[in-house]
Amino acid sequence: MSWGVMAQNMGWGLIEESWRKGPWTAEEDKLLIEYVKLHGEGRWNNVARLAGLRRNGKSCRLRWVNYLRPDLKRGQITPHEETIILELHARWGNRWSTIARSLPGRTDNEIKNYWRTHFKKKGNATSQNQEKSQARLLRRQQFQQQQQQQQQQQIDMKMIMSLIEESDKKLPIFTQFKQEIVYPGALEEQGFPYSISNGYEASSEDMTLWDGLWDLDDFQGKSTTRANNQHSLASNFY
DNA sequence: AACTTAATCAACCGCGCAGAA
DNA sequence: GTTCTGCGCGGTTGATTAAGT
Repeated sequence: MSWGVMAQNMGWGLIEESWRKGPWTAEEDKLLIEYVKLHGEGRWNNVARLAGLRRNGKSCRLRWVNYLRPDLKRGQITPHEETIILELHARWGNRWSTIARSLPGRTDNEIKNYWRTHFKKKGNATSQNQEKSQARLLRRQQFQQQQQQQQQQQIDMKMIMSLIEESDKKLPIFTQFKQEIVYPGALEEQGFPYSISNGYEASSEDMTLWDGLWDLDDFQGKSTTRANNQHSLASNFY
């Protein structure tokens, strides 16, 4: 491979030694700033020779444009800037340098990175959120079903216990209850509140509570919250 | 506390364009 | 018209940090 070809492969400018790569040091930054102060922006291939940097022109320009320029605005993208980015991207697509011109102090690289990490993800997030909410609904239904079963069992057990207690005094009812186990409907005929054992239906208040709760976490290993609320729900019922 | 995963951002790379020789 | 050089742009990579398990 010739030196010319090699130089092309390595970036701009002729190669003197091997170009340095990777993160810039404070010393290199200082040299580059000094160079720009003296010679202005441009002629980046001269930087290595004139500033004593072992960086190619391309790398120097990038460092200056994206990091060292004094007019750069530091800090997070503001909501206003975010709106502009969204609008301009909708209009121009991935023309980051064009978008950057409308945002003083922001670089194309910065905007590009911001968009990729925020908006590109948000595009997918719509379907992801749908999947999440579906899964959440399913989990809630399953949980409520389980709750209903448990509570029904508890109610039935209470009923059985009270009936057994009653049976000592009112033997005929207990006998009839025993019949109910074999012949459903017998108790209902006696005006017994059978419907209560058909299952617990959560009140709208409970539903609100659960909605909030299920939005709070995604039911991922937060058993403490679940256990506490399970307890409070049970308390509400009794 | 250790490990894994996700998010962020600086820097690199390849390509293409414009102007000069 | 062709080649070379300087430069800018957009895509991608890799290191670091934060958050979660």
